[in-house]
Amino acid sequence: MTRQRRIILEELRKVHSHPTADEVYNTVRQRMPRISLGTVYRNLETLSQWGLARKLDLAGNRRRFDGSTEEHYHVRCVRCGDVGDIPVEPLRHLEVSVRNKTEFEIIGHRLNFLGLCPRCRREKGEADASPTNGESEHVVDGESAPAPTQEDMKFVNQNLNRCE
Amino acid sequence: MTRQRRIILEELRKVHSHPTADEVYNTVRQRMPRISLGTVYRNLETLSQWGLARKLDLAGNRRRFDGSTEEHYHVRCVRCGDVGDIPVEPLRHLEVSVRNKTEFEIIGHRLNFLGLCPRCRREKGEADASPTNGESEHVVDGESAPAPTQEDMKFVNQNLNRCE
DNA sequence: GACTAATTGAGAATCGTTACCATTAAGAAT
DNA sequence: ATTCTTAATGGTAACGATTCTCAATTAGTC
Repeated sequence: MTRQRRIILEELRKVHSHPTADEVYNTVRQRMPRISLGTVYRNLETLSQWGLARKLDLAGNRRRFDGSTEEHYHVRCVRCGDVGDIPVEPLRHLEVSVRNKTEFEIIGHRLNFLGLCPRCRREKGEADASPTNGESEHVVDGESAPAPTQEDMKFVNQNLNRCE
Repeated sequence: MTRQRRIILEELRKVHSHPTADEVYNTVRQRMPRISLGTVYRNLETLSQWGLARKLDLAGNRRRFDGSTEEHYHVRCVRCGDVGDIPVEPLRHLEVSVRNKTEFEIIGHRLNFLGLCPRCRREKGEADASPTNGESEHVVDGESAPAPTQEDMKFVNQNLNRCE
């Protein structure tokens, strides 16, 4: 456990933003100006393997890390790429229910949500001055699938991997 | 709809391997030797936005595409990176059940499984001549969480993003 | 057939991530 | 504390996937 490894872990645990290697690098650099980006990559990798951090496998070009090792899910903003936590117990039964649907041996799952972060939701709302959307929110928050419209999905597709 | 776009879509629909842009390129090139890789990327993107194909957002360095537009889930082999289908109806209720856990507006979800493809399962089995694994398969395939061991997760972490 | 906007091919550019290697630092043994 | 052995570091080059650029071509329209 080197000085740089300890500091990387400390800084990663301080934030809740699911930073990229580059973001960690910039944070750590304030305390250790001579640290190299390669070292940050290597240690984030190592710490993940040791179970002291988590490598998120979301889509997108940049890998993100999580200082919290408790299992939980994530939402990713399709517009800006920001990642938020979804503190829900892992749904292990999903894996069981799927065993007989594939030749693969199932050893885990990753459930990621797509969404709009608060900021992008606001900004999108401003842009949508279009009154074409007749059906406003009288869907009660408890049942009935939200069923992303085709419109939604086009929006999602346009923004996925384009953000950041 | 150009000739190259049509052919890319045709070839993508022929296979069930969830190819990368590069793989599509090589296939298409047999019919159109002068097509450029850039064109393939552009059209896979465009076709995805039009809903005629699907961009998979699995983790990993290489983006993959799916010619099937029916919604379903995927398994990814943590050892070799191969992707298989999990023909299960989309579990939209997951999105509802999670709405009040985050500030984000949920507009979709992606459920990906981690696993071992048949081939890698065999090969791993051969490598594991270690008798340290006392608890063999008396877990009936119906209930009780498979609960990936820490061993499993280390294996997963070691292989994720390293495959292919 | 002529026109306009979109698409192509080719290759250069970009960007995240890894690899390399000579130097330095951790931690164990003395 | 000093020596020793092995792993980790910094700096930088290399890599691979994807995107960009732009002149030339093509689709679809008038």
